Amino acid sequence: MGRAPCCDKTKVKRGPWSPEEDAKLRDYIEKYGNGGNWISLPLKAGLRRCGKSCRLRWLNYLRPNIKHGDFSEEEDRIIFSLFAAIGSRWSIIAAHLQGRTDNDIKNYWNTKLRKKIMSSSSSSSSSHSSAAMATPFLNPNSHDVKRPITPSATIAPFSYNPYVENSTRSLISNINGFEADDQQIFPFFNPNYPHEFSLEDMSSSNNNNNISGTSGFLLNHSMCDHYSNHNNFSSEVNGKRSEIMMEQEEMMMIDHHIDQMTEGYNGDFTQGYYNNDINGHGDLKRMISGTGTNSNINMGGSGSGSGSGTASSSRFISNLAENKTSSSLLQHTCLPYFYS
DNA sequence: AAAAAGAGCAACCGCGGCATC
DNA sequence: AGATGCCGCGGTTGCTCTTTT
Repeated sequence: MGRAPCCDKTKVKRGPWSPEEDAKLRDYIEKYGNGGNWISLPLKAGLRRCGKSCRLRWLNYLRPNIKHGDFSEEEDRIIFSLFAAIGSRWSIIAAHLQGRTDNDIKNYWNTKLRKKIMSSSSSSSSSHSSAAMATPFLNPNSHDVKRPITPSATIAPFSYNPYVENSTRSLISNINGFEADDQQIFPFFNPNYPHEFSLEDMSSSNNNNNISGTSGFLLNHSMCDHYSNHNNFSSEVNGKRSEIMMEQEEMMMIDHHIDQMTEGYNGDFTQGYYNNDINGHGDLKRMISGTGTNSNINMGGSGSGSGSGTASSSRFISNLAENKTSSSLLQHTCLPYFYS
């Protein structure tokens, strides 16, 4: 047999909550919590409400530290980037914004942010502003979706990476009709680019978003920067330089993956190889970054504007990735996550 | 000034996943 | 193992306030 019915909907009050009801609910939960059962709570709290209604009221309005009011530019960017990466998973998006509820974000997106982006995109269709870059996710007919096509002579099949081969298109296509060629999505995995990330020491320089190095591969993790600037990743091997422009959707997928991949890791990988792990508090995310900041993901090589990272960090990352090279870490560990 | 339209947002609805019986 | 109920989530509704005509 199952449990008792939730409530008799004909006997509960519906509609807006009164201050008195709010006070009752708040007082009860602050004293006793919800007891792990919202259904039985209203009776105990002396409320003629459905348990679901109580839960909603508490979570969306009465809960401590709820933030109401205007969203900041930074919050806009976070919402937008996560929406583009994972869609309307409002609860997940809310988890990235302290004090905001899923309902709040959902309403904000539906009433303001979407319009804001749409209106901006129509006035700057060719720029890389955040608004313009939003277009592909909002307008399936957009012609801005695809990156400039890489010269075909340099493109090799992704036969070494079944995930890219089989799943990229379907994944991307799920984002509001976005269509793209596999080879246009992750060109930085193209073996014909000089990006066979070695584990050698290297010198590097870092100018804001334009990150360059030799043999290394570093993704700037600051979405804020991604939106306001071109994402220009370059690598130099044997004096030959290749620059790759990363589209926003690529960055967001990687960004999202890193968050997912590192969730719950609590320092098992602290080996003292990394600035931020020296004290034994590193997590996988920081370990991957190997830079002492969370804003950079160092997937190989070394050197960044953060001034840390060493060749050994690359080796260690590689060891963690089951002895794959650092580029393989991204290929075989990050990508499958998205394509599963 | 009043009516209509639009915007904002709290609350409700219904579904899927999971837990319980 | 199957039935039932709870929880959490995303989508939708409808009320209220604001803006436009």
